[in-house]
Order: sequence, then structure tokens, then C-alpha cells
Amino acid sequence: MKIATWNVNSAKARLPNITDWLREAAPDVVLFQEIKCETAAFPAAAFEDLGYHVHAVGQKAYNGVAILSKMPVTDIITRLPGEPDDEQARYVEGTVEGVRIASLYLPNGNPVGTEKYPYKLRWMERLRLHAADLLNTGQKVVLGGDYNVIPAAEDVYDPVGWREDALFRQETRLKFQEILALGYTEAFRSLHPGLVPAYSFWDYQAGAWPRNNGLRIDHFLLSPQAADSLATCEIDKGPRGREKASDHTPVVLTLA
DNA sequence: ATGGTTGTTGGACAA
Repeated sequence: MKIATWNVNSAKARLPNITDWLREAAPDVVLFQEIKCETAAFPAAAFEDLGYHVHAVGQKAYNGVAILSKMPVTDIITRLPGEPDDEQARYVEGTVEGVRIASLYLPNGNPVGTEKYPYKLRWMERLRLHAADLLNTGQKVVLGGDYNVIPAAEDVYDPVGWREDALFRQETRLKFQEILALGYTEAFRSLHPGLVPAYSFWDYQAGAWPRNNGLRIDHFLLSPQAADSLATCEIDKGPRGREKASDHTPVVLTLA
């Protein structure tokens, strides 16, 4: 099973860029973040034409996630448990051929010092609790998405300059490690220790892409059962270099 | 050089 995660930074503005890549990469399951539209406005037909079942969870203007799958998706949930009043569209999860798969868009958290950062940390704690529940089911679990977390200094072009950023400060990294400590494997780094730089995001500003000033913030976390069947995990830089590119590029994993 | 980009939206916010 080939699974991709991609923060597309608007599904509608990116549609030709996305469909071109889906045709060539042909993933079985695709996890989108930042679709940036309401559920009803998501361009589902363009993906259905490529053979996908489409399950989008959107809101006006911001956020929004989706799962596309060539196989049927069952038992879908559309919110991360823990804060019933949180209406931000950042989580969708379902089962594909016995694998529990989530598309998540973890809050950015900047600027630190505003309400945005405690919201990020609360969201990470909710994810930790839910990830623990998922582990207890004993099934294969794949949690993919834009985590807005730089796991280590080797995953950012300027670790000193980013030291106090919400994506990299120690409190953020420790919370991420707490989730891993439950028993999850971060797929890319587990297969490619020491492969640097390996980025999944480059800002639109200041020539970040041509200078390769990037961040690795899009990740797959795998339960032990899923990690046992992990075959490959790669970052596909192709779409980032094309017309009308998202600032993120896809990360692709295969389970044997 | 007091900037630089993009999307949603229709001024300002988010990233």
C-alpha cells in the first residue's frame, strides 16, 4: 500500500499541480492538509475521476484535511477527540484494508506568546492521548500529516535562527518525542538515519527553495504493527519545483 | 535596499 501525505496549501489553487502528481505517483491513499475550503467546495470530482474515494473535512478559508483512497474507507472520524468546542478542521481518520490512517494538520503555534502556542501544545497532548488509544487496538496505525514540528536540528537549515520558533523550540520537540515514546516510529528518519538535508517545506519568501533553506515538518508516525511492514519512505521534491507549487512537497511511504 | 510570497478574501490574517 502506497500512502502519501501532502500539505497542498489550497486544493483549488493547486488542482492541476496536484492531479499531475497523482497521475504519475499513483498513490493508493493520499492525505491532504490545508485544503483551505469548505467541505462542499472541495474539488472532489477531479479526484474521483482519478479513481479515488474522497473524504474531505473543510472549513472556510483556513485549514482543512482530506483522505483520498482507491480502496473504500470505513469508520471515519472528523475531529481529534479531547476538545469538543474546537471547530478547526485539522483531523480526519479512517480504515483502509485494515490499516487505521489519519490525515492531521497540527497547529503552527506561532507567534509563541499568543494563544496560538498553548493551543498547539494542547492539540499535541490530545494527539498523544488518541495515539495511545489507537496503539491499544493492536492494528496497523499510520498517522500522516503536517506536524509543524522540526524533530531535530538536522531537519532545519538554520537551527540557531529557529531555536525559539514554535516549530522547533524544545517544548515542542519534547512533546513530539512523548508521542514517539508511546511506541511510534517516525518513518522517514527510521529508514534514512543521517540523510541530511531532507526537507519537506520551503518558504515562498527570500529564495528559500533555490537556496534549499527548508524544514522537515511533514511526517508519518507508525504503530509497531505498521512499522513492521514499512518498506520505503521518500520525499518527492518534484511538485515543489513546478508552476503554482505548494510550499510543501509530498512524503510517500509504502507498506509491504 | 527597513524588503521578501502566497491564498483567501475583499482588509487582514495565516503560514
